[in-house]
Amino acid sequence: MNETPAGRPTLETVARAAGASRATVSRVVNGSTTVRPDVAESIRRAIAELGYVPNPAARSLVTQRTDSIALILPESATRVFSDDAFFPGVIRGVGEALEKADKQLVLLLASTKSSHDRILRYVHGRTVDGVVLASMHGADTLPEELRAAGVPVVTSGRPLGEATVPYIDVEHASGVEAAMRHLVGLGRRRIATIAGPQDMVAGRERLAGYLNGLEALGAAPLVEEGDFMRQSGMDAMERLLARDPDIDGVFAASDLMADGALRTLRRLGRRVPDDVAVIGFDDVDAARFTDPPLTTVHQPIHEIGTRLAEQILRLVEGEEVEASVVLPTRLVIRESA
Amino acid sequence: MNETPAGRPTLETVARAAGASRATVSRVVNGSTTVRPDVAESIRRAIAELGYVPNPAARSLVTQRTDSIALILPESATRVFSDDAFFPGVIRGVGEALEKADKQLVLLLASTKSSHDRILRYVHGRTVDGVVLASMHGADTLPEELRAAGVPVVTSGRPLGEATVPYIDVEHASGVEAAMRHLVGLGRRRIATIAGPQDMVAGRERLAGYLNGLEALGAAPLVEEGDFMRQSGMDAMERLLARDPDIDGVFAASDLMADGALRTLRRLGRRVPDDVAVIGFDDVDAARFTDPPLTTVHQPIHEIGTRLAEQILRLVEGEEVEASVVLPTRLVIRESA
DNA sequence: ATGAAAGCGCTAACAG
DNA sequence: CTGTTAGCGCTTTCAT
Repeated sequence: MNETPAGRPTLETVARAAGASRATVSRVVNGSTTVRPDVAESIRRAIAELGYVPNPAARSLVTQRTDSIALILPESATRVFSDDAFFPGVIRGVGEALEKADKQLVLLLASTKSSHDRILRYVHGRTVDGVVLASMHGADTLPEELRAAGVPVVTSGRPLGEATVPYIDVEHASGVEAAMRHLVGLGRRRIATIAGPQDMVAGRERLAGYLNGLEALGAAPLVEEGDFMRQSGMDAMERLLARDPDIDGVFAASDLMADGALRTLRRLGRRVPDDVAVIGFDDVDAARFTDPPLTTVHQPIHEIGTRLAEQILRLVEGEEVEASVVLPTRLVIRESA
Repeated sequence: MNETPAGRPTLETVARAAGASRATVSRVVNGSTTVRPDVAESIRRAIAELGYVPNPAARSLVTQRTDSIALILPESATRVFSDDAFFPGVIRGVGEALEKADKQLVLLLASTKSSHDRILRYVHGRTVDGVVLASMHGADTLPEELRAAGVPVVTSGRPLGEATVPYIDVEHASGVEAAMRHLVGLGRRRIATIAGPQDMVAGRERLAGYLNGLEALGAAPLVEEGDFMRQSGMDAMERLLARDPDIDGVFAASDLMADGALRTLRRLGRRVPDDVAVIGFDDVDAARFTDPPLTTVHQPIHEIGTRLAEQILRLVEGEEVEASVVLPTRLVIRESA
């Protein structure tokens, strides 16, 4: 007969096996309560026996939902990826939270220029219900374009310029200010900073925190810029010392750069913290293992991820969300300061 | 009239605007060459003006393809995630390669037991064309289940037990053997190892390499196990020294554990490499920054990713692939040995 | 409580 | 080279 057993079972297959209609099977699959218990039961049995799994494409076509959320990591994010625990941490946080909501995480790596367009197409195609953007660089036009596309979006880190989309960020400046107060309280008077890239909000705000903190001292700022990675911290520290050999305190805008600074200081014969006290930012795992262990400003990386997920899920449901959520940071004091 | 301007434009909208049929528009969208140039041109214009983007769900429904590939990171993988550069590196490699092929990367984090089922459903639903599995633990039944589900799959790391799916791996044992030869060549005679978890192939094979290398020496093995993370390396080194204070060489199965060993050795007054030579495995970024810089066995993490992508793309196209690809490792000599 | 029927947006024969 | 016609597998009124 026409009993093609080939292919994966569809609603129709199940319906026939259970002696019901497609509609009723669909109701059972989607947990409708308006199905007679015994009928539902036999349908469930048929589903199990046939190993039926709904076809998400067919479902999306009619529901206009995909139950998946994109996490976009643009440009530099992927560069930093390899030696930084920030993005992995965010990914975990977002992933776990989405999993609880039974949503899928779709990772879009925006490494090249061309991928920018691909992403836009992808999002436009409504392959995802919403977007979490790890926006980093000021020049990034993606947040705007996504908003214009009418896709729910929330970004990690306040966008540079005016924030037109909701975001999750941490209290960069006040965390740094706490670090500065700590240094000053330690009696440090010649405090330099290794700043992050100034086209990223994190870089700017941490520098602002340093400058604010310095005001209390009435001292001149001493700034060298790095790229958040270790090597740049080593180099910046060397330039700093060349500019002023009497530096007795350093705030580095990332733990990796702080670790780099520690190395340069040691190499140039400075003892930490006796000669120079050092404080970092991030509180990544590696900070506990520097020599000496790094005093640092802790930021709740995992929570950033869960909050991002929470917000985007709300937005996708059409609910309102706060324009911004700013999570606290706190100073973790270890032996380097 | 019935000119509802609402909603996103569909093929039909474009067809009407360009005075053609849906089929022809579809041809243009999909780059068919059998369309008269001027017609194609006007269709393209209409597409641009209307901002038409194909609906992937509708397309998948008929083509049975989704043009996306899942990368599954099971259990421990996500745990290690935070302080290890391996998975981020693989993700980047896979992501970049897929991007070139215009495929999407869907990241599935299998953190909990329940997610195992979710993943199976997801894959069964054919939301992805193929799966790249970062299989790690011996007990993992996922490779089998996926194969049984008839989904193209390739794993990162040879599965424990018999390999039923194609995999990409590196030459663990021979890399370690090179490390052992180096140690022996340095005159080391009391060589211990900090092994990785023995329910992972990487852990086992690196231990096998150590044992092989030791044979040349005719010496008794000295083994403590860690979990690839830094803290476990610190602890294992301490146990090792307690068992034999005369150890003069150490092979650690990961750079992170090697770094841990370095710290314990320093704390206990051993000079590296004068008293004890240390070699790690992985060649992560951090290995260049340990004190002293770590001699280590390099594995091409990024290439593992690109190879994985390459293989799964082949499989999805229905082509044959080698049952296994094993990439070379090489010893990178730095000051710790 | 259940079924019939329509249709989501697209591709793929098949004619012409 | 182009249009017509059939669905892909599912949800969802609307009847019954």
